[in-house]
Amino acid sequence: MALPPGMLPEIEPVSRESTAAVIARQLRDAIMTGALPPGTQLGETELAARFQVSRGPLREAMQHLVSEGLLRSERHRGLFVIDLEPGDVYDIYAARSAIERAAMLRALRGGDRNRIADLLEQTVVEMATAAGEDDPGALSTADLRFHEALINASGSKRLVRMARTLLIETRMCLTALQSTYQRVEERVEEHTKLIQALRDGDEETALTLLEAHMEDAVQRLAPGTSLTDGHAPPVPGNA
Amino acid sequence: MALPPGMLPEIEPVSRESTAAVIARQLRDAIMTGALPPGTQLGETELAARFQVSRGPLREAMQHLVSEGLLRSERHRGLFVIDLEPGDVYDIYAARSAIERAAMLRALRGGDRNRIADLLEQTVVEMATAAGEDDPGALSTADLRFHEALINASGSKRLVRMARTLLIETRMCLTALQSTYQRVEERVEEHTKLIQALRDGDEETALTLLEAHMEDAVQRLAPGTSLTDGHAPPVPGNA
DNA sequence: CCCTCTAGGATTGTCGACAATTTGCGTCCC
DNA sequence: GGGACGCAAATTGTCGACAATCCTAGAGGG
Repeated sequence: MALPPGMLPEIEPVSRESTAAVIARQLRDAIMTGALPPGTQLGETELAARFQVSRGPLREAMQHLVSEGLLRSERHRGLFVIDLEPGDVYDIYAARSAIERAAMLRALRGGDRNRIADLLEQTVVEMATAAGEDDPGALSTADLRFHEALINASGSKRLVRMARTLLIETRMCLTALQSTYQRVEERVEEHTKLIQALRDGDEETALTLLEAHMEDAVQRLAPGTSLTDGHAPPVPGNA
Repeated sequence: MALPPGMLPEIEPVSRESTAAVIARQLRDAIMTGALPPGTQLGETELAARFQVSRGPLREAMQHLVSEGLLRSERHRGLFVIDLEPGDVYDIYAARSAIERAAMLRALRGGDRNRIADLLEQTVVEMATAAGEDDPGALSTADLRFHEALINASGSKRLVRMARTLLIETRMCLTALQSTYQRVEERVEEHTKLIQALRDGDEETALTLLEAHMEDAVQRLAPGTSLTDGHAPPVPGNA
């Protein structure tokens, strides 16, 4: 109460994050960046030793990742990093298309278009920087941050929550198929045009560009399939 | 191998479901139907005693529900059933609109429209039956099953996964605000028209009807807000 | 009378050990 | 030599107890 505002800016409790959350985040990053390749088995005992914690918190972290869809659990067998098949690539981008379309619509109609556009432009700068340094990992990260920012800008708790896993899976795709990149200028250009359409409030163009952006990615990552036509993905495996 | 096919139709392992999953499902149902009203605190010790299990599996179930967004966890305080504010109603239906639009598109373009329409019609029959018996709970359940079936028909793992929580939250809304129901005939009619548009392959009509369906629900559950215009939800609380 | 500090109770967070189940390999029989 | 059986190792699933943390109620002082 007596503390003058402005001083001691950030003195959150020493451990504001639960142990399981910390572990989950670390594993998420490791999976996302490819440090833990798809199909890897994660032994509880081994990981518990590595993280210097008991199996309790570690189990919670694992279960969290399972429910997020990053790990697949086989009863009494173990936990494995999911491996993405071509059908999953299709599925991921179809779902992302749905989510980001909605987010874009809310950004377009929700006001503050310019503020949102500024935020997005920041991530494009990051992309350009990463491109200049020829750092594919940072480029992908910045790319994802663009889309994350777009979805955050929608202001929808649930869109944000649903997109989190999708973006991680997208990162896995990009990591796994780094070779199939398009020209970096083109990649930056697409996002820039998207921002411009948003700034102009041009719904038609923005949505079309977004759809094309997704379609392009699918074509690049899983050639032969398409989001727009109704052809079933090559590897069904769906429920 | 020597077993003649057709006999012993379903002899899956005695316990094919993990303990935590069973508990999670029971709690989910309880929350969905309103047996556990929003805001209720769930004590681990108490629940562990009720379910006759240790706190370990129970904790896992709880954490699962937390990550699904049905429970909110306050560190060192306890777990509480989320309470839905008007802003959440808006958010839920905005997200559902995005998901179901995508599902409808895939159902429209993915072929087998008639088979899908037949499946959906089945749930409408359930709705009519529940309406005839004047059972609001069963009516809501059938309503949700319609939308669940639509999303399942999309064949997208991720759309299904993302929709699960949304449908549960929808059920919570319907349970909490049973008084604001529209005429049951109208409610059945809306779904029937949706099926017809799907059967005809009329994308324009199907998507428009779906959007209107969502808009109607929002108007009924959270008067004064709208999905289509960009007005911020009355209670932000978003990240 | 109100504010502050302290002690108590209760709840979650964490840990180590035991039990159940599955998989792989070695052995035995055909 | 091939196949089935059984044992053993490793892994997950479960449990009870201890430690850390937080709210609440009460006493004490201003």
